[in-house]
This record gives sequence, structure tokens and C-alpha cells, in this order.
Amino acid sequence: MKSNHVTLKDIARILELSPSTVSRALKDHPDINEETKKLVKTFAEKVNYRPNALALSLRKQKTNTIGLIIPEIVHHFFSSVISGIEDLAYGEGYNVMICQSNENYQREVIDTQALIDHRVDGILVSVSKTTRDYNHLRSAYDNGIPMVFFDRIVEEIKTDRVITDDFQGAQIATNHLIERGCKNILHLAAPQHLVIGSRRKEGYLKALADHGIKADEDLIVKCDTREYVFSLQQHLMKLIEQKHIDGIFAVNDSTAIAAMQALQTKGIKIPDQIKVIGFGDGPNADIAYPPLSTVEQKGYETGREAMRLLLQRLENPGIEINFSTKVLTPTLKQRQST
Amino acid sequence: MKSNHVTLKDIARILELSPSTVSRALKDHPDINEETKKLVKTFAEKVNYRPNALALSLRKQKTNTIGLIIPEIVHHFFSSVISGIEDLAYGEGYNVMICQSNENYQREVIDTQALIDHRVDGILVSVSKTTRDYNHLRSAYDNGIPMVFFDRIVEEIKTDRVITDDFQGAQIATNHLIERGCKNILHLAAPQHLVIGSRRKEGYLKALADHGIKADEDLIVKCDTREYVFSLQQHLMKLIEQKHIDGIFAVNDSTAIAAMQALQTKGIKIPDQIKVIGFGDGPNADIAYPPLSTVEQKGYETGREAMRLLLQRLENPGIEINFSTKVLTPTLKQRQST
DNA sequence: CTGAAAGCGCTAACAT
DNA sequence: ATGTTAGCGCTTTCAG
Repeated sequence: MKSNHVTLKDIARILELSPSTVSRALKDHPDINEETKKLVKTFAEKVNYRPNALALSLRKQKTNTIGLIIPEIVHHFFSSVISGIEDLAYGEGYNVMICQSNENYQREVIDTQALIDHRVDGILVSVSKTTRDYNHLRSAYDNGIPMVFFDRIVEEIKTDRVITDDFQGAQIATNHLIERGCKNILHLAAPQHLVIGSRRKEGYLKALADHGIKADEDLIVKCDTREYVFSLQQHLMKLIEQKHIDGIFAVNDSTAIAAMQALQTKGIKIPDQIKVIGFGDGPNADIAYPPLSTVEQKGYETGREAMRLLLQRLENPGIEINFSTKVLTPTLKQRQST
Repeated sequence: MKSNHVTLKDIARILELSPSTVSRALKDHPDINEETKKLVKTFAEKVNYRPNALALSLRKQKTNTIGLIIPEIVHHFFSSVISGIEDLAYGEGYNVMICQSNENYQREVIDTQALIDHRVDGILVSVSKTTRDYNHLRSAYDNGIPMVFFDRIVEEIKTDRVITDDFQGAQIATNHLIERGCKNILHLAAPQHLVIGSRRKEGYLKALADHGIKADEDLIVKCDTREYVFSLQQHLMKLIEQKHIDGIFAVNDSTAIAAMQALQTKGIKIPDQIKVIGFGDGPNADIAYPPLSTVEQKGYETGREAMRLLLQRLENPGIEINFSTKVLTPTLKQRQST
């Protein structure tokens, strides 16, 4: 059970050649005799030789690894992001080192450090909800490691970015409810200190204004998780009755789905009596009853785009200008809840 | 923007010391003068020195990284597994290199290779559905890299394992349906070359036998994804009618939920006409309509247990006997679909 | 066409 | 108490 990796030196010794010759033979260096190449290659194949990636990285001063810092893998949006990143990265010969911050600032700091320690060639990051200080990221930046922020960006650090147009997404969702005949629309909102929280609320307000509907502060309730919905159930039901609510725009899908379930326990029919729309479009939307209308946030493309921007930096080192921000527009996914 | 990591040598040069002294000072070697230590440490702190993990690994012949090969991160079970692994690993100073095979054999081979190339200290793996040949894994094993299989194990390779008692879980699920009055139970099964596929089928058969119900091969249909359900919809509906199906045990939750949706489009009432139970207990179970009864499979514990077994091997190298298999027993989660 | 030697960043046995 | 040296596995100049 002891480690027994074959090294270049091993091959050289057995074949009575020098390590340099073996190295060159393996990578088809023109100087090497065809005979020798064949000999070395077949032998290497036979003994299942694999170059040591660490030694290579150390020598080349390039790890061909990019680091990814992500809040929570369980969320469908983020796991789609991972797929987008990996598909591009693998194709270009890069490995991805995934770190999950678990929405925890301390963990994020440690993760960033680990990525720097491993000398990743670049970092992709979406910051945790609890991160308010950015020195750890700036330190990576100062170390000369190219970075790209996606989704949860840090405005203070100038880099390439990929974001979703939350404002427009919320507007699309709210417009849709209005077009479906809703007059009194409840918004279940995320905390306003989060960019997605305030941007989505603003989009909601804009849609109302565009249709000459007067906004009502009472109809904006801070409530952005499934659990939150059930704990506010009493309050929400009262509100819905008093204000004659006929539409709900929730800041994410799981909140929207929980809201539907809460309404249904009171015998309210969806979409007949109240129409509901979410934000995100994970697989839950299809599973919900009725299937949830929502705006689709493009996780896969977000990841792909972020990786693309990073690759660009990696291929053009030294050029630290012209940072670009890619904005992805979410699209309406109508199902049966509206 | 150019890479500018400080090295031991840099510090040595500037402080006019030898690299070894700096190295020792940094790790509190008793031989080193307190003055020198202080000098070195404060300077290292100041310039934000961080040892190069690659150089360290190369030198120590130990990467403190463990590799994880997992079919699909999106599945709740697997992302829980990751959390279980990480929590333990980080605590012990290990990093986790996550590879997603995407249920693709080719990718799994490449991933395994990448882990070997990076000289991970150990590997945790749950094989993809499409994997039939195990040479890639055996090669890691032969290289002396300790492995632990979890969930989707490979029986041909002797290692430590963590599995769910699929047999018992299936039995629990099927018994539950029978107790709820079902007589003709359809089983939506996973491919039989997967251990979880055959074990769950066997548990189903055992439950039937225990209750004197004659098994009917026609009632076991290979169908283990949401998409599969909809593509087989015609066939399934016919079967349900002909065989007077009154209960369905699906090999996983999303298949169970898709089945409920398919039935509902035909006006079939759940649980009144047909009762449905799944396997896994992800968050989808709560969102489904009606909320899905299922057996709870413990992802977090699976990951933790697998990592625990691996750590044991890493701490006792050379002992390649007494491989143990940890079996976790799933528990019934009754909701409204039965 | 092949080999010797240096070095990527670090540690540790062996000096002094 | 500190320095020298060798070496982890590899590539790449520089010499033959």
C-alpha cells in the first residue's frame, strides 16, 4: 500500500538514458532519435508513467489550476455556475479548485488563502452574504492573481465581472403579473443591504410606476426564505385579505413556492385567485404545484462567461486595464402559477 | 499585475540569513535564537509571506489534499456529502479537490487521472452510472493511494466503504406502502448493474415476499430520472391500468415526484388512488404536491463517515487489512403522498 | 543526438 | 545558533 509513482528518473535509470533525454522524448522534441522516442514512449506507457503535476507547476511557475470561491454548492444557481466554469476550464487544460464558503466570512478568508498558497493561476469569486471586509480578496489581487467576480460582486475592487440584471429581471416578473391582470402585487423581498435585494425591489417599483400603479410600502415585506414564509404566515394572510392581493412577486423561487403552499393551506387557488412568480428558475419550479412561473437566471452562462473573461486575462498577462462587466439578462419562464 | 510571491529565499537575502534559518525560525525550531525568530516572524508577517504549497508538497511527499469524485453536485444528497467531507477534512488540515464526473465514465477516468497526477493523499469516490470498467480506480489503488468508496461502491475493489442500507431502506418503503393498503406495487428501478439499483430492488422484493405478495417482473420498470418518467409515460399509464397499480416505490425522489406529476395529468389522485414513495429525502420532497413520503438517506453523515475512514488510513499507512464497511440505515419520512 | 547541471521553493540531515 | 548541501520531480539551457 505504499506510494509507488514512477518518475522520469526511474525511467531514465532503467533505460540507461539521462532524465533530460527521457523528458524530451516524451514531448516529441525534434532533437531526439525516433528510435529512442519509441523506446521511451512505449516503456512509459507500459509502466503507466504520469508526470508529477506539482513538480511541473513548481518548475513552470504555472499550476493550470483556477480557484473558485462560491457561497453554497447546494443552490442550483451555483452548481450550474460550476458546470459552466468546468466545461470551459477543462477544455483549456485547467483544473478547478472549488471552495465553498458556506456564506461564512471566516471560511472565505481561509479559502482565499488556500488558493493563494496553491498558487492558482486565477480566481473566480462570488462573495458570501456575511462578507463586509475585502482585504483577503485584495491581497490575492495584489499578489498578481487575476480575478473575476460573478453574481455577488465587490464594487470596491476593480476587476472583470459577470452579473445578472436584477433590476430588469424584477421588472419582467412584475410586468408579467400586471399583464396577467394583477392590480395589488405583494413583493416578498430580500434584505436591502444586499445588492440583489435592493435592485429587485427597484425593478418591482419601476414596473408598477410604468403602469401607473401606486406603490404601497406595506406590500413590500422582507421575507426571503421558505422558513420565513411560514413564520410570517399569519401576518401575510391578513395582509392578503386586507389589501386584496392578487399577485405575488417573490425574490426567489423557494420563497415563492413556500408562499404558494401557505396560500393553498388556506384554500386559496393559484393562479385563479392569486398569481405567483419567483426568481431564479431552479428545478424546484417544475416540481412545485402548480409549476412556478419565474425569471430564469442563467447560472451556466454566468460561469462560462466568468471563466471566459478569466482566460482572457491569463492569455494576456500584464494588461490590467479595460476591465469589463458582462450583464446577463434574465428571461421570463411562464408556467402555471400565473 | 505580475506574480510577486515572496519566497523564503527572498526573506533570507533581505535579512542576511540562510534560507534554512528562516525556515526554522518560522516553525519555532528550538535551536533558533529568540531574537532571530522574532525578527524573521515579524518580517514574514509584514511582507505577507506564505509558503508555497506546491514546493512543500513536493518536498514532503504529501499534499494534504484529498480527492473527491462525485457524480453530480446538483443532487442534494451529494452536496450534503461534500459538506460532511469538508467539515472533517478542513478540521484536520486537508484540502478537498472536488471532481464532478457528471455521470460520465470518460470524465471519471480523466478526473481520477488528474487526482493521481496531483498526488492527492487519498481519494473518496462514488462512481458514475455509466462506469462499468474499474481500471482507472484500480490504478489509483495500485499507486498506493488509499481510497474510500461511498454510496455507489465498486464491489470488485476491496477498500473501506460507506453505504446506505439500500436493501433495508427499500424494504421500509415497500412495507410502508403495504401497510397503507397497497397490493399492486410498481417499482421504478435504477440500472441493475449499480449496487444501489439491485439492492433496492431486492429490498422491494423482500417486503413483498414477507407479506405473501407474489412479485411480478412486469412491475419492475427501469426508470430512474424525471426525464425517463415522461418518456415512458404512455407505457407506465397502460401498465398502471392493466395491473391495477395502487402503489409506487421509486428508486429516488425526483423520479417519484415526476411519477406523481405524470399521474396527476391523467387525473389520478394521490394518495387516494395511488400512493407514492421515494428514496433520498432532499428538499424537493417538501415542495412536491402532495409532499412526498420517502426514506431519508443521510448525505452529511455519509460524507463524514467516509472522510473519517480515509483519515484513519492516512494516519496508519501500510496497514491494508481490516477494511470496514460502514452501513447507514435510512429512516421513514412519512408525508402526504402515502 | 544526448547528457550534465542548475533551479523552481522548500526542508532536514549534516556540518560548523 | 546558524549555514551548507542535497534532493523532492521536472525542464531547459548549455556543452559536448
